[in-house]
Amino acid sequence: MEESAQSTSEEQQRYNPAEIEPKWQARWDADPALYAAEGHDCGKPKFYCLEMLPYPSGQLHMGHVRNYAIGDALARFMWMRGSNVLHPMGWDSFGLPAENAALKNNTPPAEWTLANIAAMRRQMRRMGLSYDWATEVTTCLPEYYRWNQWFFLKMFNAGLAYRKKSKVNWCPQCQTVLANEQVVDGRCWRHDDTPVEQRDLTQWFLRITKYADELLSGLDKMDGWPEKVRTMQRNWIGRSEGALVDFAVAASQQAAEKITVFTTRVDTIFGATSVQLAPEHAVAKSFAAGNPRLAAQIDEMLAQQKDAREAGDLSAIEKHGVDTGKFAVNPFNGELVPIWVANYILADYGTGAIMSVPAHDERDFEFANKYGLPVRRVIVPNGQKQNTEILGFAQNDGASEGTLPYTAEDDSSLADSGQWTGQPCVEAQQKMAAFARENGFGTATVTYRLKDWGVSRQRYWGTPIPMVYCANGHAGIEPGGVVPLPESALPVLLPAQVEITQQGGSPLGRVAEFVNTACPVCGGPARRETDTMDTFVDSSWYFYRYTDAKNAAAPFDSAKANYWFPIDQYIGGVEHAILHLIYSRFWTRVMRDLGLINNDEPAARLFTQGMVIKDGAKMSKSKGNVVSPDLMIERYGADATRMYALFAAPPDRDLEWQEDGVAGISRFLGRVYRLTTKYSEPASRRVSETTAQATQCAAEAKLLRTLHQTIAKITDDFSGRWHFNTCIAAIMILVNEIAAAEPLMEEGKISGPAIAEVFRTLTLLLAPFAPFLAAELWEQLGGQGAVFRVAWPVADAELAREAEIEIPVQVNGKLANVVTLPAGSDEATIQAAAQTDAKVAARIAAKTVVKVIVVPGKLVNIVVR
RNA sequence: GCCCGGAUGGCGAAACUGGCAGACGCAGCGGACUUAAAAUCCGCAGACCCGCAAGGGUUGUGGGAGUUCAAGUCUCCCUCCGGGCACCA
Repeated sequence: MEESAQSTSEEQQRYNPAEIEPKWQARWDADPALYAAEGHDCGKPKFYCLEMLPYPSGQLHMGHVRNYAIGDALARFMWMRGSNVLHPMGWDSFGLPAENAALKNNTPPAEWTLANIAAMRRQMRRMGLSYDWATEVTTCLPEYYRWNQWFFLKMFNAGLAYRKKSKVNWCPQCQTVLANEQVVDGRCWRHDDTPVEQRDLTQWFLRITKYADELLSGLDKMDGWPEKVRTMQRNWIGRSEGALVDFAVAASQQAAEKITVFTTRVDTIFGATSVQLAPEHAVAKSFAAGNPRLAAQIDEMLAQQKDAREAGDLSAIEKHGVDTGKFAVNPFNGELVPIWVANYILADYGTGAIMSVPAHDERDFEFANKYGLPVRRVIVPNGQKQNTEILGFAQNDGASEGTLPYTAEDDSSLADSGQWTGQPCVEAQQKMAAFARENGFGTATVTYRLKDWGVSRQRYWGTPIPMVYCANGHAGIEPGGVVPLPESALPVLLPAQVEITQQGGSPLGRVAEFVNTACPVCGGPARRETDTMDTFVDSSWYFYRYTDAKNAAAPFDSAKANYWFPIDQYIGGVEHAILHLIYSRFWTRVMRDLGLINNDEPAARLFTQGMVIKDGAKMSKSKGNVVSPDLMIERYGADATRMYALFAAPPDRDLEWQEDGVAGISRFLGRVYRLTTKYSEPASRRVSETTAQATQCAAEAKLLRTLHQTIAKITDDFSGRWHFNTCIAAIMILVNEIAAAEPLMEEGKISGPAIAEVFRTLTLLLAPFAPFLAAELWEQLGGQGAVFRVAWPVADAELAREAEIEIPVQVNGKLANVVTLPAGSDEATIQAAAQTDAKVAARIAAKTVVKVIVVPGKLVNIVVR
C-alpha cells in the first residue's frame, strides 16, 4: 500500500507527455480563438506564416513534421513578439492517388480523400500545431474549386486560357497529359519508372509565357528567396536574346519557301556552312514528300528520338543527319549552303531550324567533323589579324590547333565578314539584326525555354473546366465550337457517382448526365469539356483563399488579401522550385492584372528545408526506412518529436533521424519538468533574500547571465539564421546550469525573485519548440493566460555581460595557458598579464620575443625566436 | 559536361566577421542511489605517445599547395558524396 502510494506521488512528479499533451490538445481544440488571426485594425504588425499545404495521403511523414515544426516555432515566436499572425493549413486534395485508391479499394475518391484529411488533421492537432482551423482550405470541395473555374473564365476572357493542338507529354501510368514541369528526365514526376510518351492532342493552355520576362526580372529583387531556387527558375524560363534570319530555299518551285533560323550569334553568320532542320520541321517534310529515301531517314530519326526520350537520356544519342540535297541562300552574303536534317535539332525550341557555324559552336563543330562539312572561322580574339581561311575539312591539329570551336564573344571581333569585319561581336549582333530587319529578311527576337502551361488532364478527380462545345453553333461560334459558361453557372460540380476505370480517355466523358448539356448562349445541345484541371492550379492561389476562406461571393476579399500579402515567410521543400513556385508567381500576376490584389509576388521570404534521412537515404517505403511520426509521438510525445526535428540539424540541411536522439530530447524535457515543478512555488518553499551573501550572489549573477545570454541568442536566431539546433543547445546549457545551481536554491542562497525569473523565462523560451510542456509549466508557475501570448522575454544586456573573460595565450600559435581578466581590460593590461603568467613565462624564457599580438577580448599570441 | 550545396570524434553536430577545434546531444565507460534492475543524478571521454599519478608531448576539421603571428574558416589545384540543369542554337 505504502509503496504504491509513494510511486503514485512520484508518478506525478514525472514528466508524462502522454498525459499532459492530450490534456492541452483538448483545451486548445476547445478554444478556436487561441490561434485565430485578428483583423487589419488590431493595431499589431501582421505576420503571414505559411507552410506548404500537404497532399492528404492519410499519413503525416517526417518531412511534414519537420516542415511544420519550423513553421510552428516561427508562428508562436511571432505571436509572442506581439504580431498579428496568420498561420493556416489546408489540403491539396485533388489528384490521381484518390483515383488509384478508388480502383484498389472500391471507395469513391471523395470519401477516401475526406477520410484522409480527417486523419491528418487529427495528427496535426496531436502534434500541437498552431493552425487557425477556421481558415482551413480543402481544394477538392466546390466552395474552393468553383473559384478555379471562375479564374479560368477570367483568363479565357483575357486571352490567357486557350486551346491548341500540340505535342504533349502523356504518362501511360496516369493515363493523362503532363505539363513540361511535371516531366523529369523523360519520366513522369510521380512514376520515375514510366517513360513519358508524346501525343498530339488538343489541350487547354494557360499563357504563362506572357509573363516570362516579368517572372524572370522579378527574381532579381527577391532577395528573401534562396539563390538556388532563383537560379533554377531563371534556367527554367531560359530567356535568350537572338535573331531570326530567313534563308530562302534555292531553286524552290514555291518561290516563297524559306527557312527561318533562330540564332543567338548572328555575328557568326558568315561562318555558316549549312542549315540544319529538326526532323519535324515543315520544310523537311515538304522535301521528304518528293524523296522517299529522305522520308524514311526522317522517320528513323523520329523513332530513335522517341526511344531515347523514353530511355530518359536524350543527349546519349549520337548526332547524325542527312543531306537533303537542297540548298539555302545566306541572305548576308548570298552564298548557297546545303540543307540538312539533323536529329539534334529541337523542333520545339526557337524555329526548329538553325544555321550551322562549326567554327564557333561545339555541336556544329562535332557535326561538321563527322560529315566533313567545311569549317570557316569568322570570329577572332581582339587584336588578331582578321583574315582567315576556309579550312575545308575540320582539323584538330596544325593551323587550327586547339582553337576551334572558338565560342567567346567578349573581347572578340568579326573576320572575313564583309562590311562587318573588324567589329566587336556584341556590337555586330545588334547591327546585323537591324540590317536584316531593314532588308526584310530577319529581326532581333527573344525566345524562352518556358512554354505555356498545359492544364488539361484526362482524369476524374480534379476541377472540371467550365467550358462547353456547342453542337450546332450559333452566331460567331462554328458547330462544335468552344463556349465559356457564364459565372452564374458556376460551380460546375464534379458528378459524385463515377466509375473509375483504367481505360483511356477522361472518365467524365463516360458520364452522360455530365457531358450532355445546353449551350448557355443558344440553348441548343452542347457537350461539356470532360478534361479536368491540373492540380497545380489548386495550389497556385490557395494561400489567398486562407485570408478569406469562407467567402461565397468571391475567391477572397481584396482588402483582406492586401492586408496579409505578401506572405512574410513561406516554408517548404525545394522540390517545388519550378512547379508550384513558378505557377503561383504567374497566378499572382494574373490576379494583380485582374485588379484583385496589389502585390507582384506571393511570398517575401521563402525557406526550403532539408530532407529527412534515415540510414543515409531519403525515407521511402521501397527502402523500408520510414519512421512513423505516430510511433515517435506515442513513445516520446509530440514535444520531443518536434523538438528533435529542430535539434538534430540546422533546418536548411538534411537531417538524419536517430530515435535515440528523440529519447535524449525526451529526457531533457523531463529534466526541465522536474526542475520547474519543484521550484514552481519558490515563495512558499524557502528563500529570504537577506541570506544571500557575496559569493552566492555571484552564483545568482552567473545564472542570470546565462539566462539573458540565452534570451539574446534565441531572439537573434529567430530573426536571422534560424539555427534552432543551437537555440535548443543553448536552452540545454541553461538547464544544465540551473541543475548545477540546485543545491544553492535548496539552501535558499539564490533569491526567490531570481528563481522565479529563471523558470518563468525558461518556460517562455521553450514555448516555440515544446508548446505542450510550456503550457503545462506556465500553468504550474501560476502564469495567466496562454503562454503563447505572453510577451517574449527581452535580454538585459547588463545582466548578460560577462564580468571576467578568459583569454588564451599562445606562444608561436600554440596554446600555452589561459589567463582570466576583467572584461574590457585594455591591451597593455592583457599583455602584461599574459607575459607574467608562470606557464607562459616558462615557455618564452631563453627565447627572444619578436612580436606580441593582442586581440582584446580574444587572445594573445607571443611570437618568439 | 555545367551550376549549386556538402565532407569536422564511434554517431547527429558546434565554432556567425580568420583567434582555445569538437559546444549541445546520442551511443560508450566509470561512479552514486537500489537487495537488484529501470529511472534519476555525478564524473570521464578526438587520436596516438610518455607517466603510478598530477601532468606533459605529438597529431588532428576529405587530399595537396599557398597567404597569415594565427586557417575548419581566405586563395589555388584535386578527390568523394548529395541536389539541380543538360543537344535550348
